[in-house]
Amino acid sequence: MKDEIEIFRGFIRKKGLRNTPERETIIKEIFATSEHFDVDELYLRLKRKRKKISKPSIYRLIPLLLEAGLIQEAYFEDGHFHYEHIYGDELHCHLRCLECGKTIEFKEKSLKRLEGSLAEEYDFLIKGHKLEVFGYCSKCVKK
Amino acid sequence: MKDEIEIFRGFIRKKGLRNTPERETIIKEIFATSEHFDVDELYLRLKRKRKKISKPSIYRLIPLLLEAGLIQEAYFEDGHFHYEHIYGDELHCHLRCLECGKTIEFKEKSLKRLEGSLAEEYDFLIKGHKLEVFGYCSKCVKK
DNA sequence: GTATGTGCAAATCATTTGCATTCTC
DNA sequence: GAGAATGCAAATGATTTGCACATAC
Repeated sequence: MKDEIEIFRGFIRKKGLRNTPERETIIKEIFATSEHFDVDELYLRLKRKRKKISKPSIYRLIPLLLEAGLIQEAYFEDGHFHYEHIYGDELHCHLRCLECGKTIEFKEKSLKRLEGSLAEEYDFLIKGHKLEVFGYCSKCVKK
Repeated sequence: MKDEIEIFRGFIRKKGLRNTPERETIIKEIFATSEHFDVDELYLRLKRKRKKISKPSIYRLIPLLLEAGLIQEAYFEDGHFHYEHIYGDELHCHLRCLECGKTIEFKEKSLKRLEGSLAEEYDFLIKGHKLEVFGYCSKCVKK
């Protein structure tokens, strides 16, 4: 948990921006669980803990966390994004049920190789990837 | 172009819904180019051609086209989804520049195999996948 | 000290919905 | 003829913005 804060501090310094207790509070809360989160839910979690953080502050922080590589968009559902934090290099891929929303995370190491060949073929500096596989889980197929 | 309409008619019939000239007009316009599209842009394209189609009709059609497997969400940008149509089984993957938005499509056949192994491992009926790789194109790296 | 960040309330914008009317099957 | 689909206008809900105040560097 220390790590993410340190990474963020370094990121902020490099960008010439300023860190604030609000931002650190939000980041700590994001990394307090390993769950996915969305803005509203994160806001409520903070509220429950009597932290006085406004939603705009969360919305303003998210692009920074994305850019710093600390979180990524996991999927879009119910009209808004759901995010997840990234542990080092380990990007998750998601398998989701279109019916019940059940989500399974898996790793796919072959995508690293794919990134390498895309970088070369198209002359891109690759920063990451997002793979979503969707279908119906066994329970929902039975219905 | 005939094909997509035929597929849609079959889909509608199977679901016990009704087809309408409005729906066919929208579908024809979607498939009139090979470009990505978003709702607003599609609406304007139709308007330019003096087709009297309302936005809600487009919004109401999209879930059906997704379910029928005729289009898929390509990426989310500027606050809304961008869609693309699918030719048969050929799902595209996207390589996008985070700076200028330049998008390159590519195919990755290994994902079919991955779908198979996920289906088995997690007992899912797989309907598709979406892979987005992002980074910076050479032009934007130079800046 | 200055420019950045915060919280609030108001604005924005994509999407959805209620409803009367029209149309498909 | 019954149930769906359409268009319109209004509602919704996530996100953004303007602004006055607070605060990090």
